[in-house]
Amino acid sequence: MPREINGRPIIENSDGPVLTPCAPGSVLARLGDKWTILVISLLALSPDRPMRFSALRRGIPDISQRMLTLTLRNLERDGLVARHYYPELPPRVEYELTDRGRSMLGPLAGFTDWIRGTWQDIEASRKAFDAGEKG
Amino acid sequence: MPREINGRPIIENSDGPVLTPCAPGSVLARLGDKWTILVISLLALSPDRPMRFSALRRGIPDISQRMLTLTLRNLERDGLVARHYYPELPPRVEYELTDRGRSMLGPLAGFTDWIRGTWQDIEASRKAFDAGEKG
DNA sequence: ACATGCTGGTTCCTATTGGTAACTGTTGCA
DNA sequence: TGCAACAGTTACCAATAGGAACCAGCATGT
Repeated sequence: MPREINGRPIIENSDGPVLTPCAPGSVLARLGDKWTILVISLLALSPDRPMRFSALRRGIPDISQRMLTLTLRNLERDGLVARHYYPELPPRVEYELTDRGRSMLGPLAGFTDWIRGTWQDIEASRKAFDAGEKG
Repeated sequence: MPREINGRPIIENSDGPVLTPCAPGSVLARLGDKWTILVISLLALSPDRPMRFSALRRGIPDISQRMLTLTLRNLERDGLVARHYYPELPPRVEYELTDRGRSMLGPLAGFTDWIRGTWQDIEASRKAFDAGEKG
């Protein structure tokens, strides 16, 4: 029996441990939005050279300009992506993973591998569940 | 250079690979909501015996009845949690992780460990970023 | 001078999510 | 007769996510 979970000490009551909202949920929520994983994946594929805004857009054809901007801002805010502005003519902006961002790739891959291996089963469960709801 | 990412084949264009929304985002979005990780963590702490609805509520004091119900339904829908209904008096409902749910704990822990180790730095980055925005 | 395109960003709108509060019914207890 | 515990459901409200459309600076082509 661990003495803490999600970085918080476990408080026991008559039923067992007591948990409150915690850090992992906050990070998973950020990564779980529609585009963040794709932006990270794309930047991870270009480890040696930074990528321009327009190259990221072309790499994720369905993303809008606004959502790419917001996704990059949020990643920059968390220190996972670095933004480099070059005031040339025309101005150039490049993005790349920070050391922190790169340090995340291994653990994240371990989990996304599980998702990929289980995804077909999860989709089947969802369909079966939704079908049973109607009947 | 991998030939696929997030379970999708990579399509190259002049800039590099092209990605579209994918399964990992869908699962991360589910796990990334406010309560799901807590419910899974709590169920993982009780591996041998199922937990009742009211025990889960006591284990997560801040969650409302409605949000616990919704969270459990979504986990049941994905086949990660099993719901057992006993039509006794009063009715009893018990929840436990399925085999699929338990198979997720290892990979998920690898990632949440990274989050726990990095969380302080991420919070510091967020504060610094938000402070810089205003000035 | 003028159109066009690339750059990053903004405004406005809607759909989804998370939240509180109140209601359903049942049984056991006083 | 009234109340609490059980496991929800329903109604309604606020915040967020995501999308289309638009904006402004600067370049090139003619």
